[in-house]
Parts: sequence; structure tokens; C-alpha cells
Amino acid sequence: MPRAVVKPTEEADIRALSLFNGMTEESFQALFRGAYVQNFPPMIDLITEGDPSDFLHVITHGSVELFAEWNGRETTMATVRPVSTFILAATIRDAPYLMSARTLEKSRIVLLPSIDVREVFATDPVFARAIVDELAMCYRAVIKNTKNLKLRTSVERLANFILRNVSNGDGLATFELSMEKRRLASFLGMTPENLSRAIKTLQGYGVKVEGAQVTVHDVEDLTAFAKPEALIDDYST
Amino acid sequence: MPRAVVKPTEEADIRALSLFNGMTEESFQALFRGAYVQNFPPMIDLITEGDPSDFLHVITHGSVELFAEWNGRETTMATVRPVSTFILAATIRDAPYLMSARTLEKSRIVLLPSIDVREVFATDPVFARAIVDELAMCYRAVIKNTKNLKLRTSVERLANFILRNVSNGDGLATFELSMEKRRLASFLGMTPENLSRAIKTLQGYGVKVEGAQVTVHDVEDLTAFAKPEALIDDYST
DNA sequence: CGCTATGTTGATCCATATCAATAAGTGTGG
DNA sequence: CCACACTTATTGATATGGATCAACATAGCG
Repeated sequence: MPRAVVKPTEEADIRALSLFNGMTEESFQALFRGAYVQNFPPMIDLITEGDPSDFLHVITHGSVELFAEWNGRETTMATVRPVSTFILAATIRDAPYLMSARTLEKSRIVLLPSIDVREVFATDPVFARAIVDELAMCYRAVIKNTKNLKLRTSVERLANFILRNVSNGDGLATFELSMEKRRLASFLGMTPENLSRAIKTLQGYGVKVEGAQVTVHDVEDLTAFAKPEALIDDYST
Repeated sequence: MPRAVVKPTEEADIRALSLFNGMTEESFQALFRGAYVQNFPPMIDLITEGDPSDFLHVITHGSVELFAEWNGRETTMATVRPVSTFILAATIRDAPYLMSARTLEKSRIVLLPSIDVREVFATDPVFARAIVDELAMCYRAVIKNTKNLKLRTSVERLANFILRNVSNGDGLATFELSMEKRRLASFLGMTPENLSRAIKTLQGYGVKVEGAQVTVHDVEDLTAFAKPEALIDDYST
């Protein structure tokens, strides 16, 4: 694999991540000494579940899908976007990956040797604290996701997904789907056919989907149906 | 609430937990200075989701159910047994609990003020490392659980649950259910009625359930059906 | 003991998956 | 730039896993 230099602007982006922004320059350099960067085309497998976790991955451009397989079935676990890290827990525990990862678009990935991450963790208390914060947040995100899956029907999950995305906007109740519908379906725990029908069901609550463009005409109405709540739908805590 | 002294044997049990066993005596004492212990009857609510996380909980006797609610529905997220901690992530992030907890039997709980946990975390690198390990393990456990839920049918989940429990035994393919069936059903993501039928279905694979006693007559056969795999069913990594 | 909660079984309903056909994009090479 | 191939999305028909409702059995527990 061709090893590329990390661009200065890129390094700055990564350093701005909460995981890295408080650490000493010395620690940061120690982390990046063994790092390398690569550009990947779409639909390239980056990691396969079960493999040893040699690198902490940081995505700086593009998008990556985390997915899992069992007995011939496959499900989307998450989609990762810049700038963020993924598979931190496996790196920390020096344990095999539980999920596979593939690029969805042309993507740029920084690879930090896991051994360096563990090394710096041991010497830089600020970094240690940041890793704990990050892990605790990831843990809580997965718990929220489990509640979402177990307590809601597929239409309710879709309704809340839509609300979460439009509310992030600038007041205009519209947004663009950031992934293919079939991946969204898998992420939400349903089939593509079922997603199509769920969208139709939500038309009754003022939701219109044209291609990737989602518009909510009556946020009140959709909210009354979806009943979003912080302990499931707020990804910031 | 009556505040009780932590018994020496109990303190030893807690110190033996991987989370605490490497830390300095000084740190350990700092953690336990503000600690208190309480005995609770069965079916007492210990914490309610949404509440601020004032204490890290350690269960030393009994059993505790972690559950979540939304829109009038309730689901069992996990059952906690001695000696282990729970709601570590909320404590670390100083964020509201995502799950509620109630005692299932008479239980003894040690409460460590969250503020002390965060304080000692900042000063004791061994403790910091242990917390990270614990959190990473918890994170991975929830990911495994999500894979279990999304990739398997309810009968498959039950089959793997049974295998996981009998294989922990002494070679004899039998074990006792550690919780009521309705809670097991909820944990596995199904209704009690459905669990009854799932058990019947597994009779065809040599599973017999009499009360709480589960016997597997043909582990080979059940394994062939359940297809357990480390990346979902092994809780140790 | 008898009450109350839990568990089982049966009948039925509903949500979601599956199968199948078509339509609509999307990318590729001539 | 268009035609073709291929993937994705939609729609309809049907099957099925699982939920719900109801009745009854059973087991804990005061």
C-alpha cells in the first residue's frame, strides 16, 4: 500500500477532534509518527470483522459504512463521516473487530497504529481522559440505538430518524438523505421494501420524499406521532 | 436511607474486580471514603432513566435488572449480578442515566459518589486504564447484543442464549434459568408467549425446559442450528 | 390454603419479510 | 452523447414471524 504524508490541514482537522485536541504536542506527534494516510475508491473493504485491530482509523473525507454479518445475513450498524474515528474499542482492548467497514464513496483514511494509541494513552492523562469520554459516548449511543430497536416499530424509527435530521437544519424542515435508502433501511432494521412503505405511511403525517430529498410539511404532527425523547434520540450526550 | 458500613470482606470482593484491583490503596480509600452501602428488598427502583448520575453502583449480593421505557412500553436491557458495577458510562460523562434499575431479589448495593470516581480517575492512571478497559468491554458487549437482535430470529437468539449458558457449565448440558421467563423474553426481544413457543420449537433440537431447569440432550444438534460465533456470543472479549 | 402473578396454549391479527415484476436511476463504453 | 447494462427503488401479492387477546394452568407467596 502506498504510504502518504498527512497534510498539515488534515492534521489540524484531526487535532481538532475532541479525542485529540487537549493532548500535548509531544503526544500528538508520537501518535502520528507511525501514521499513514490513504485514499480509497468507493466500496472498498477497509476491515473485516474478526481481524486483529492493528490501527485506529480516522476518516477525513468521504463516508464509511460499518456493518456486520452472520449466517449469510448482513446489517448496517452505522455510517461514519468526517472527521471522526472508528473502532476505538477494539484498538483499546487489542481485540478483534466486531464490525466490518467499507468505503461508500471515495474516502481518505488516516491509520494510527493501535500500539501507539495504547502507548500514548498510558503516558498522556489528557488523552486518556478524552478516550474515556469518547468511549462512554459511543457506549451510550449504542444503548440508545438498542432502545430504539426494541421499543419502537419500524415506522416509528423512521419518523424519529427524519425528525432528528430535519431539526439539525436551519429551521427549514427539509434535508437530503446522506445514504442510499437500502442502507438506511438496514440501519433502521428493516427491508428496503418496508422502508418504501414506511415512507408512504408517513405521508399521512406530512412527510414527502422525492429521491434523496425529504421534506416535512407538518413538524408538529410528525413529532406528535414520533414522540422523540432525549434518552433515545439525542446523540450529543 | 440508613447508611451502612462496607464490610471488610465486601470491600475485598469489590477490590478484586478488574476495575479496582490494580489501583493504589490510597486511591481505593479515596473512592470508599464517601461510599455507602445499602440492602434493598426485591422490586425496588434504584435509579430511573433521566436522573442525574450521582453514584457509581456496585452490586455485591442479589440481582438487578436494567430496563428502559418509551411510550408505555418497557424492555429489559440487562441483568446485573455480583460482583459488578453498573451505569459506569453515565458516571464518567456526568450525564443522565439511559436506563432504569430495579432489584429483582434482596440485594446489597455499594454506592460510590460519581464525583469521587471522576476525581480518582484523574489522579490514578491504573484506575483510568481499568475504566477504559471496562468501558470498551461494555461497548463491545452492546454491539454484540445489537448484532444478535438484528441478525437473528427470536428462536435463534434463544438457542444461542441456551448454548452460552450450558457451555459455561461443567460438561453437563444443563443449567438453571437465572431469571423469570418473562424477563428473559423481554431481554431476548420477544413476548412471554413467544418464548414459550420458541422453547417448544427447540424441543425438536433436544432442548427440554422444566420450570427453570434447562437440559440440552443433543448439544451438537442445537449448535448446528444456533450457529454461535465468538463475535456475537463470546462475552469475554 | 387461597390469592395473585407467572406461564402455557390456542385463536387470531398485524407488522414485516419474502417473492416477483416493473420503474427509475446511474454508470460505462461505444 | 446516447444506448445498454446493472443496481436501486417502488409496488403488488403473499407468506410468516411474532404480537395480541383470551382462557386456563401452575406456581409462589402471604
